[in-house]
Amino acid sequence: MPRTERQFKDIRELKRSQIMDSALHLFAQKGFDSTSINMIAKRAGISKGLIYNYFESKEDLITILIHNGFDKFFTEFDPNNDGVLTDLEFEHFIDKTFEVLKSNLHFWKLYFMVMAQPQVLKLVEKKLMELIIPLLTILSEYYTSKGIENPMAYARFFGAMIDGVCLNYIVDPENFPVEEIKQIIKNKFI
Amino acid sequence: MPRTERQFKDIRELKRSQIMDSALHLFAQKGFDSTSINMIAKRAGISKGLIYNYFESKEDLITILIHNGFDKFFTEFDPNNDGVLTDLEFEHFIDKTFEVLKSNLHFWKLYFMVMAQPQVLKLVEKKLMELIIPLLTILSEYYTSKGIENPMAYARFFGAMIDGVCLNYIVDPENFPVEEIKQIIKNKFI
Amino acid sequence: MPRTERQFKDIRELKRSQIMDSALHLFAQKGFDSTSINMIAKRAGISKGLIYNYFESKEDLITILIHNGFDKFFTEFDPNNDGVLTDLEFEHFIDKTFEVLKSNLHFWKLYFMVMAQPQVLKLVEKKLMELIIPLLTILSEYYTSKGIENPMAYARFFGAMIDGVCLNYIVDPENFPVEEIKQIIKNKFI
Amino acid sequence: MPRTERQFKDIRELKRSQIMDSALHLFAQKGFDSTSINMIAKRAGISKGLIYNYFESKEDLITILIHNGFDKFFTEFDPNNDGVLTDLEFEHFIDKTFEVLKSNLHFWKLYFMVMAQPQVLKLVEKKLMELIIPLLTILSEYYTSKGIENPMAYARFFGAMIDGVCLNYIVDPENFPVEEIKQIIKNKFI
DNA sequence: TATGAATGAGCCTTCATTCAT
DNA sequence: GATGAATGAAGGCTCATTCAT
Repeated sequence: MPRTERQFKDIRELKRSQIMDSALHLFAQKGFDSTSINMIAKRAGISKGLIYNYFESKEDLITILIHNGFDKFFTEFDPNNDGVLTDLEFEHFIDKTFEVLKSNLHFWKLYFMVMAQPQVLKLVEKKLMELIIPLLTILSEYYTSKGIENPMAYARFFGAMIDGVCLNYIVDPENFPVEEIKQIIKNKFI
Repeated sequence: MPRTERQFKDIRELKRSQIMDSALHLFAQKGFDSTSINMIAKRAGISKGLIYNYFESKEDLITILIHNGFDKFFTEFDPNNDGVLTDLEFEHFIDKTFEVLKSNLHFWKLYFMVMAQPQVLKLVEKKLMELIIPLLTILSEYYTSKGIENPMAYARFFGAMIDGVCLNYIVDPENFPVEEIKQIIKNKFI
Repeated sequence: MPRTERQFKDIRELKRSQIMDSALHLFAQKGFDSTSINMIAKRAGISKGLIYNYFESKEDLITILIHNGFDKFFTEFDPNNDGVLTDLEFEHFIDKTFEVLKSNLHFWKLYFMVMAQPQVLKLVEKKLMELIIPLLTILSEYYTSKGIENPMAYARFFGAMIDGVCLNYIVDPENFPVEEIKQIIKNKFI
Repeated sequence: MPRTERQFKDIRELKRSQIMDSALHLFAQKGFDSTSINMIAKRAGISKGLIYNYFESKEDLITILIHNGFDKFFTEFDPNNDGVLTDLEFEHFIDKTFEVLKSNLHFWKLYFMVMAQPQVLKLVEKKLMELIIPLLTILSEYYTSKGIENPMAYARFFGAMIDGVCLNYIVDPENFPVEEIKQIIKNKFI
């Protein structure tokens, strides 16, 4: 009996996600250029050629990987965007950030790889902006509501700081005192 | 008659620094793997082969570049390390950091490339640790003197935050409100 | 639909042996260093890159070529190794040696190239010893059975003499009186 | 006071022989292609460029090296070539051969490298023939005088055998029983 | 859909040789 | 005579991508 269309779709999606898992892992571990298509295929348990059945190119693959990660990340923060962050929502936002950081180490490695590699950054710059700007806007509004004079600078500063903490955590997750730092942030920024 | 020793030395120093300039620029602009030895040579106005007269390998070249940058950077912060940072010294430290950041954009791009590329990070990890640990120690002592409970976490947080600010500045120097953020940092952390 | 496993195996075996033929020919004709991978590929009618699909490196290629030749050669001399060479077996051994020499000129050129090139010798020294020692042992036993006083020296001498004859034949196969010399050897050594 | 012409000549000859020593040593140890002009210069304690003041090219250098060795070798065997080798002279010839072999290991390594490397052999083939033919002639005459039927085959065989013994000695001088073998040769061939 | 053989551009590196000084 | 900086061709090797099956 031939497979149903549904089954085909399931297989395709399974393969696709196997490839993406493999690629995410390897890119994060070894970097973009040092990871070959062959390695990704091997780790995914498929053949080299098949990857091109699911992705157009290596660049396409990393681009989709990053877009994907962004979407997952920002979806989590979909506050009922009625108006302005409350303090409670803000605290929740911070908690969530650290949660996501710890459970998606690979993706965050990729993210910083991207920020630091002009060649790769170009591929996702646009998307990154699309996502970050609303976030900065929300933060900025939060600070406005707190009566702060230069709310956008505050927002960008907050974002940068989070970046820095994530980066340091990623480079040395064993020793970076991430819990204490979360507390410090809460005390200082809420 | 051969050139005098002095002449040889001058030539070597000039060429070496031309190569390093060229390499720093290109690595920062395009990343490590995407910069070829050939491009470095062309930009330095010399032949490919000559680079190997001055550096053992491409890895050697970037390693030296980074060590160099580290040394330059940390030399600037040689406070009369008699004991503990005063508030004034701390403020000066922050000013200096931003000053150095703005005038060595290329190096700092390189620095974050390094942090984010496992393959390159390995080359300079040891040196990086050697330099960062004393810095963290000084910061930690500063926070101890302020009566803060968890000074090392504070120190690491401060370091991470600076990293994040630098990273954001580097990615988009035109629009990042670096001056305002410096003020925010001073207000919040001194 | 991918090729069957059988088809892949056939392709691989064919190509592999094409490459080895080409390499053997060229190494024997021009020497190891003077033969480029590109030349081997061209002569085999394939692309440079493909060679690395079959051999890890140029050194790997020559190593396998030599091991291969050794194995073929020594397999031919698998006398029913019950005990000691009879005179008849010894004569047969000599005949065989010359037969093999004449029909595998390329391999023997390679063999002497190896003996004379430290850099290549290192690659196959171990294997060479493994094969030669049993041969010398058999010869030594033969001479012992003949009541000769210093049988191992005799064995090594015999081996060396054969080497010399082969070497001279290889350098100038047209003019070297190999048949007459075979007779001389039989008269003198059996 | 400027150097006299004689002094200049002495310096030139000294340098030249330093270069040749260095080259002989390295070629014998590492092979022709694996020895760079730079290594030769370093070992000779001079600069790379100076070598080209004494030799036209790397090929020229090895050619001269080999011609030189040949000349030295064959000069030693200058028997008062009045007519035919006596048995005593033949024994002396054998002794001399082994003596020369043991005291000029480097040269003999070079010699076999040459025999085995077509690319290098071409450079010295002509000279080699010029020297070997008279030697073979003398040997041939010796065997003629002994009433042997096929004296030239005998002569070539003897030459080949000596080659083989030398080759084996060179590859493993520690363990090759060269003295015993000399005796075997004397017993068998005089 | 799936395979892996095949290509070829491009990379890092070496090195004989030249040449200004 | 002497130096070593400089060149550039050539080599080994990798790898994204294509394609016949």
